[in-house]
Amino acid sequence: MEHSGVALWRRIKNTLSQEIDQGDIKPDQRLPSSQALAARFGVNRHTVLKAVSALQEEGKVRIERGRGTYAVANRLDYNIGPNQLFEQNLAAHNLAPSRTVLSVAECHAPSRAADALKLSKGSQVLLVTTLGEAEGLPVNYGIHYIAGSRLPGIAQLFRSFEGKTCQVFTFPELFEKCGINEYHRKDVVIRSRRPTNDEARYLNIPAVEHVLTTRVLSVGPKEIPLTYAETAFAGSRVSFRVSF
Amino acid sequence: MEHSGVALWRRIKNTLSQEIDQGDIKPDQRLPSSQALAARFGVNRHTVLKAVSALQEEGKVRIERGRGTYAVANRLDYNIGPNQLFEQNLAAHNLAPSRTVLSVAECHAPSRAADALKLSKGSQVLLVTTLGEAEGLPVNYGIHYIAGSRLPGIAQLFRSFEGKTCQVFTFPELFEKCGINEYHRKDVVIRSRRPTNDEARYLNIPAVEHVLTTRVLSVGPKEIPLTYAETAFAGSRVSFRVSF
DNA sequence: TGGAATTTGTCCGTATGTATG
DNA sequence: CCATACATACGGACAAATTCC
Repeated sequence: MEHSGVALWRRIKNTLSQEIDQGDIKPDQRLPSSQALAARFGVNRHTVLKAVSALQEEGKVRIERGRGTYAVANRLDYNIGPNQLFEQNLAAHNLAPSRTVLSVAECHAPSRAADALKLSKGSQVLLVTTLGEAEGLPVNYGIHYIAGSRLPGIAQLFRSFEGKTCQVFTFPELFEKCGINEYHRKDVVIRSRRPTNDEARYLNIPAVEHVLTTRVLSVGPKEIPLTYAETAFAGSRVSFRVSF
Repeated sequence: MEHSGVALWRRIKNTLSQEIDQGDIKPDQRLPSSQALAARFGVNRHTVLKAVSALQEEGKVRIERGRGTYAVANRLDYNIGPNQLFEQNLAAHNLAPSRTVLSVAECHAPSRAADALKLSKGSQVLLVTTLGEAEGLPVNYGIHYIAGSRLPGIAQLFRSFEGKTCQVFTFPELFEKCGINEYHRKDVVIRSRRPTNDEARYLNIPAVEHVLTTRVLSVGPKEIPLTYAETAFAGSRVSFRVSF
């Protein structure tokens, strides 16, 4: 190998780095396998591994054993605040938001939902599932338990959206039509876990990827609980931010 | 099998549920395989799968395809607030906290750390790695970039803790000795990703498990940035809470 | 359920160039 | 000139994780 003053694996690293920056390899796109790269650069596979490993140190790629290495996408930085809405967060990134109501139904509230909403055990609540998207890419899948008894007529409103894709609506907007002119988050709990089958399907992520979940209790006037939602976000596509 | 008025799979579910509650199967411990359970109860494997599946719905176990099912541990509910400290969160759960300084060193700040701390690119900062534990179980592994130039004498203080296990100290305490009497979180970003090798080793988690990471910028008087920390939490052992 | 194919990670060893003393 | 240490690069084999059929 020719003498050039800079180590071979460093040159390979720089080449790949440029290709990512220039968009030859797009965010979330898979890089060629180490074997393919070794063939392309005419070097041993170890040399490629070293270059790619260094790229991961810099945060430019994400290596997944058995799957491949991927150019890292810019995460959607999702602000957590009492009045931050899904749509506001997307608009801040110049992304077109859309929200689809997947289903509307009545059900008995699970105990944790009933507790959060301060309803007696097994009360009837409205169950709404939604899919949030940014530029067509699925971002979150939410199950909302809504205290219908405190929001007269809300079921009808949600049913009018059911199944229609790409509708833009916000919860406060809908609730205003039920006479609720205040609505904000009270409590947010964030966890990480493997996706359920539904979540993996709707979010279009492999089962081995993880989801970030939020459990959000939102309240209306006089701190009356109105909705309790469990929402799953594709773990590799978002980050949550809390500012003080 | 005798007729008893309650479905077979429900009885199996209850039996397993009790064994988890009673501690026969400890948190994060693997349950016997479905085959083994089927043999034990003298039923078809499908019956066991139905029972275990129902347990997962209740959140008592976590099923991992191809690996096994595990009893879920109670997560450490970690409050995110401007003045919430690691030790306070643990004390709230009656858990004995401890924090070990793994290493202390000087280094050039990575760009994201320099940006956050408002230092010029490549400035020298103090780099401290810590391991937080609750009742001996590792909970978080943190890398702290500290603006040493704004905290005279801080390096010496951290070095006095280096390597000694089970020391209890808090950052505000140390900083007070450097003349800083105010210290709070300014900005927290939460993400999910696979662990690095270091993280997997220190947190004692399998590489397929995920970590929740926080990037925290903390400031002192007049909002002067003092520390920027990247901390990894075992994803299955914690949850974050934000209250409004 | 199981096995083949793909892909990354790690271990063995070998060789070369460079800097140090 | 020699000994040593270290980073670089190559080759082969196998382990581990994932995907697909």
